[in-house]
Amino acid sequence: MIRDLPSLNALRTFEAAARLESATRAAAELNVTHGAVSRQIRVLEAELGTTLFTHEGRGLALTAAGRRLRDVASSALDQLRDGCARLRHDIETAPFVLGCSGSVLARWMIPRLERMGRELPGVKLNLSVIEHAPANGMPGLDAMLLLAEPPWPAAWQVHVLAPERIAPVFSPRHPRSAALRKANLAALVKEPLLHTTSRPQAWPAWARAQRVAVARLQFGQAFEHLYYMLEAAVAGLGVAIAPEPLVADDIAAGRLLAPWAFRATRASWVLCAPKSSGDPRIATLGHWLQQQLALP
Amino acid sequence: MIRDLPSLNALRTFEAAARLESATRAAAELNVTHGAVSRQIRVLEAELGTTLFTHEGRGLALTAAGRRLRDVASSALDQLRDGCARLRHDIETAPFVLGCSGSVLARWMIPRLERMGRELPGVKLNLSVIEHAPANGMPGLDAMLLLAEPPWPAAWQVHVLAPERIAPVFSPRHPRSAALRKANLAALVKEPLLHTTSRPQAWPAWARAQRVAVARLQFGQAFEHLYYMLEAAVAGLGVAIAPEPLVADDIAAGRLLAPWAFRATRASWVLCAPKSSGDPRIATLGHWLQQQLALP
DNA sequence: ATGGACGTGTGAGATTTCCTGACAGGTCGT
DNA sequence: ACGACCTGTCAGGAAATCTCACACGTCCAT
Repeated sequence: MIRDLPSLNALRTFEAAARLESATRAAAELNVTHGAVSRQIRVLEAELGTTLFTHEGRGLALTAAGRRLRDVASSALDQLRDGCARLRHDIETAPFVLGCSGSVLARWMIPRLERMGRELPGVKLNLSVIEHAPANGMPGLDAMLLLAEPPWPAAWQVHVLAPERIAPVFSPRHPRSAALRKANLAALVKEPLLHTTSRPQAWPAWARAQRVAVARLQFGQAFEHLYYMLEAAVAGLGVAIAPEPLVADDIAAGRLLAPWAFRATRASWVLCAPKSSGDPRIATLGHWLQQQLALP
Repeated sequence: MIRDLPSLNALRTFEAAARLESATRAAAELNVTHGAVSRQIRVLEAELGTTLFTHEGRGLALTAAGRRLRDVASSALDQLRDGCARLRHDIETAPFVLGCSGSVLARWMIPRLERMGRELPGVKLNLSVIEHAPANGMPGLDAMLLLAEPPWPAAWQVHVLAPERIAPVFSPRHPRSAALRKANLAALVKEPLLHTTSRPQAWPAWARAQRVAVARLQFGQAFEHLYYMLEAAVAGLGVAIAPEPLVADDIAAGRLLAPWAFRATRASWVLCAPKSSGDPRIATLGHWLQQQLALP
């Protein structure tokens, strides 16, 4: 099925010249010189083996063949212009739906939304809370920001943004904060530890990595989400363990203390999207998130 | 009204790649390498700010945006292909309608039609007899081959092919041919001269130019057309006066004698067409006719 | 009628675009 | 695991395209 088209650039030039009935005005519209227009029309005439314009006084006039070609070309090019404009518009204005947990949303994304709007003006972000990553597909989502361990589902394209780093945190208002601030890590075994039902392995895994006796850990209040646990920690109700970015602002403001170093876990902050997506904003967003997560 | 289109070459490349779902096959169709296809698709993606293809195994798969663009592009390009093919076909197969007098047709065009078909294979010639040039417009004609004097109508584009050259001719079968063959021009005043009703001035004008006494010319048989007059001359019925190309074959074959030199008149062989035509075959045909008329 | 404004056609040279040809890397089937 | 197959990418060169300048014809005002 080999059918050939004339030079499309020549055709576009011709369409403008035919519509404006002037090589000079067509040149202005196409941001070229009139010589280029004249030449392109010559090319098209040679390809079709006919004359498209005749001279009418000091201007141009279409021949019969020229009129026919103009009708065909203007219709097709208008269709193309319209379709491309529509597509462009949709691409530019379509919001990017990012899913993340409520805790990440409230404690990390929301404080950074204003800066993001400034630094990524092209991306209209819609945020959607996803507490549990869907098994397959991402209904209504363009991407998800997750804390997760490999392996990743094969259907995802995963951008690893930063390793997860966690540490115990507590409030200056904590009854034993003065003592804890200078205490050895081992002192934590005496504290009732705030924890979440969604990640029961957080404390034990951390303790193992820090050579703290896992068996002697005492669990205190449990929360459904990290967000509530951290609110409890800020309120001085106990020692929590949390990813650094979610508590960095509180530490900087003095609402939380973290006397022990943050340590990497096996999990990472990842931005994941369906493999078939191909949305270029994923890379843009991933790059920006990576920068933000790397800040002190 | 400035609306911009993406690169049309990139769009054509994309359309082929989307239709064939393969950069390699698109490259084969477009007679380029797959690298060129890949690059053009990249250009288009950059212009639209989106991804059009994703990788599907070792092949390509369209994204949602790609599918939309394919629908738009294939429809528009198909329309363009169809319109251009139709136009091309009409241009190539449209016969060129040439008008000329019956005399020129019978004594000059018809003997040359075979050679013309060989030397101008692209031109399908239709011949139409026009005894009197129409005042304005050329109904049903693409051009006319005429013997005519300036000035030309302003609405015509006129290609002057050759000056008209005429001379008296007679047959070897003419009763006084032996005497005429060696006679002085002045001897013609004694002959009853064959002439046409359509150009009664032919003999007087020629005689004036040759310093022969016009008043003493004797007119013999009159014919409606040059063609019949020349047939009469060939039959030995008298002395006719004729344009060189129309009798050259007869002279070469010995059917007519022309002992006196051919002289230019004020008329010319011209190919004329409407000024608005712009048909490139006019120039082709004019060139060929000019060559043929210049032959000995 | 004459000069100037306007519009188009054409040429040589410069510039941009485009293609090629080779290589790298990933996927599929055996 | 290997080869066949497909795509992405790069540097360099070929080709298309543009620009600039000038020539020429038309229209208008003086």
